[in-house]
Amino acid sequence: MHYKVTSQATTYASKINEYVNHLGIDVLSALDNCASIKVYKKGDFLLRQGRICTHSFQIKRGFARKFYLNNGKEITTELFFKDDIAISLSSYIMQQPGKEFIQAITDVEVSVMDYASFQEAKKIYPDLAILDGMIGDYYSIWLEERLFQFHTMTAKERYHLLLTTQPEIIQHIPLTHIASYLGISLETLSRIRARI
Amino acid sequence: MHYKVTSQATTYASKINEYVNHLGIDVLSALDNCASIKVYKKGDFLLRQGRICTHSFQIKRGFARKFYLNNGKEITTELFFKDDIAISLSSYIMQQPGKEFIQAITDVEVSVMDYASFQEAKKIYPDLAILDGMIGDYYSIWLEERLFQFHTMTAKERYHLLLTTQPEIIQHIPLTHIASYLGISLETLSRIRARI
DNA sequence: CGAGGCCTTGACCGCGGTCAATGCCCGTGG
DNA sequence: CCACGGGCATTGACCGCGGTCAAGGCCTCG
Repeated sequence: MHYKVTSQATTYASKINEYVNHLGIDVLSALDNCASIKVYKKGDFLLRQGRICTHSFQIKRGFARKFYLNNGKEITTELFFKDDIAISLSSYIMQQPGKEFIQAITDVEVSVMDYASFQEAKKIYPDLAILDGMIGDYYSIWLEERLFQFHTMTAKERYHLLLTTQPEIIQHIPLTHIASYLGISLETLSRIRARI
Repeated sequence: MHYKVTSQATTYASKINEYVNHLGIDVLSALDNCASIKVYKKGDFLLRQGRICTHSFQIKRGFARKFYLNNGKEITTELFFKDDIAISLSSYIMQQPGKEFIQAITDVEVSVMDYASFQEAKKIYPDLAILDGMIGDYYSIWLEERLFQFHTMTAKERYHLLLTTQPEIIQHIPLTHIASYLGISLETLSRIRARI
C-alpha cells in the first residue's frame, strides 16, 4: 500500500509562515500585545463546554485536544501540537457558548490571545486581518481533507495515513484519543496496530 | 427518533444576510461589477478537474454539485441550491489547478464572479473583505457539522437528517448523487428509503 | 420498439462495533 | 517493599451495518 503524504493544507501552511515572516515589526508587536503566555497542567481544561471561546490558544510546548460529548461519549475532533492554534470555531466566531472542550493532554505552555484585542488590532493593521483570513482558509482546507478521509478511506487506511504524516502522535497521545479522532473504537485501533 | 434541525451554520448564514442588507449602495454596485449572469445546461461543467478555479458561482436558478474522482468513482462533496456559492476552495484560494469538478445537475442560471476583480474590490471596500471572511467562516462551520455527521451518525441517520433539513433535495437530485454525498452506496440508500 | 439511465431487490460477506475478560503499568498506602 | 487499585491497552466472541456483485424493473427518449 502507498499513501501520499503531501497535502494542500501543509503547502498552504508554509505560505502563511512566509506571510508572517514578512510582516512589519510594528504589526508583529501589535500581535504580541494581544497575547500572553500561560501554562496548564495535564488534564486541565483550556475551554469548557457551554463557555464562550474568548481566546485562541497557540501551543508552544506539549499536546492538547479538542472534543465534545455525544450521548455521553467523548468525540475528539482535533489534536494540537507545537504552533497549532486551538479554538472552538463557532463559539469563537459568534462569541456564543459552544459545545466543545479543549483539554491539555500533557502539561502545555500556550500563547493565549484575547479575541476582543485581536479584533481591534485587525482594524488598525489590515495585514492582521489578512493573516486571520489565511488562517481561516487553512482550517477550511484542513477540514476538507479530513472529510475526504472519512468519505473514502477505511479505518486502517486512516490510521496508516496519520502514522506517516504525524508519527509524533503515537508517542505522545493515548490511543483512546487517537481512536476517537479517527472515528473508530479503541478495540479496532488496537487490532489494526496488532496486524502491523 | 428525533433529529434537531437547527444548526450553527444556518444561524450564521442569517447573520451574513443581515450584513449584506446593511451594505452601502456603492459597495453593492462594486460587488455587482465583478459578476455577470451565465446559463449552463444540465450536465455542463462549470469547472473541470485540473483547471484553476478563477470564478465563484452563485446559483440563481437550478441545482449543481461538486465532486472529485477517487479510483475512477465520483465522490459528491457538496450540493448547491438557490443562493449557494460554489467554488473549489483550495484551487480558488491558491489559484492553482484543483481536483474538483462543478457540474450542473439541472439547467442552472448562475452569477459568475471573477476572482481577480473581487480581490481588487476588497482592497477598495474593506466591507467586502469582511464579507469574504464571513463567508469563509460559514463554510468552516458547515464543514465541521458535516464532519460531525460522518463522525457520529449512521447512514440512516444522515439520510433522515438531510431529509428534514433539506427536503427539496429529494425532489430534484438523483439518488446516485445523494448517496455519494452521504458517503453510502446507492443500494443502501435505496434500502433505507424502502424501510420508510 | 429498443436502448440506456436510474432505481430496486436479493444474496453474500467482511469491516468494524459492542460487551466482557484479561493483561500491563504505575502510583499510593499499609 | 509489596499489595492493591485504577487507568489504559489487548484479545476474544459475537453480530449487524453497509459494501459489492448481479439480476431485474421502470422510465424516457430517439
